[in-house]
Amino acid sequence: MTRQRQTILEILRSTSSHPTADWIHAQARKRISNISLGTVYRNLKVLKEMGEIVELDYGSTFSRFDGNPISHYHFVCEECGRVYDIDLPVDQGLEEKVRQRTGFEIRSHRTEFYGLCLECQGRKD
Amino acid sequence: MTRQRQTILEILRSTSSHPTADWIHAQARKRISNISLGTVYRNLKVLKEMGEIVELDYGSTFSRFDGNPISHYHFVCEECGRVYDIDLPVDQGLEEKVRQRTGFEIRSHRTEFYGLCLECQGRKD
DNA sequence: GTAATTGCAAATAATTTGCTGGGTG
DNA sequence: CACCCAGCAAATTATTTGCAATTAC
Repeated sequence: MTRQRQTILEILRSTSSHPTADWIHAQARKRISNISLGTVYRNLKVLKEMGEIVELDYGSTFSRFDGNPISHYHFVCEECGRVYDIDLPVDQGLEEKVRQRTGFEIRSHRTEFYGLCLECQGRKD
Repeated sequence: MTRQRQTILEILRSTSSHPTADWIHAQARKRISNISLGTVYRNLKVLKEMGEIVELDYGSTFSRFDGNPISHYHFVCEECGRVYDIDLPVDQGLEEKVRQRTGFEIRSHRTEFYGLCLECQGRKD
């Protein structure tokens, strides 16, 4: 656990904004001025494999990262691209239903909602 | 509606394998030998905007495309990368719950399951 | 006839990787 | 001291785009 890895994890733990690798890199530079983007990507991959963070790889051309590894729903605004957490209990029974129906071994599932967030509704595009 | 667009749509309608742009391009070449990959991408984008097809942009570094635009669940095998359709009714009530909870305008939602498909379980990796 | 669309090749954008030197336990 | 990991820059991969010629209606 290097200083770089620790810093990246702290940044992700302290925000609920589901940031991009670039944004994380910019924040990390405030603390370690010469940290490289490659290092950010490498550590995001390691932290993901450790189960400490989750990669959100949908809804745009780039990934966002979530410092909360506990399963929860997400909402993606189709206007501004922001990702919000949805505070509703996740239906865990679904996985068992899919297992019974398919015989597949289900390790996880996730649900994303798409639409317009409050701010973007206000802008009436 | 050009011959190229028609061909791409037919290819997608006639398979349930959720192919990649590359695979679609290879198939299309069998019918239109000089069709370009750029044309495939351009038409996939148009067909998606028309609501004829759906882009599955998660679970790997590249997109897959689904010729069935009716909302249904997907399963992504973490071993072989294949995407399967899941024959279970989609919970449409969820969108209303999220709308009530957040005030967001919900246009759609989707759910993906991750794990091991039957073939990959058999291989006991 | 006119606007949309094609093929081709070059450009882009995000992410990954090779290398070499430095830090960690 | 053995190995993992950092920084840097170049490479890779999927996708997008500019342009001149062609096709659709």
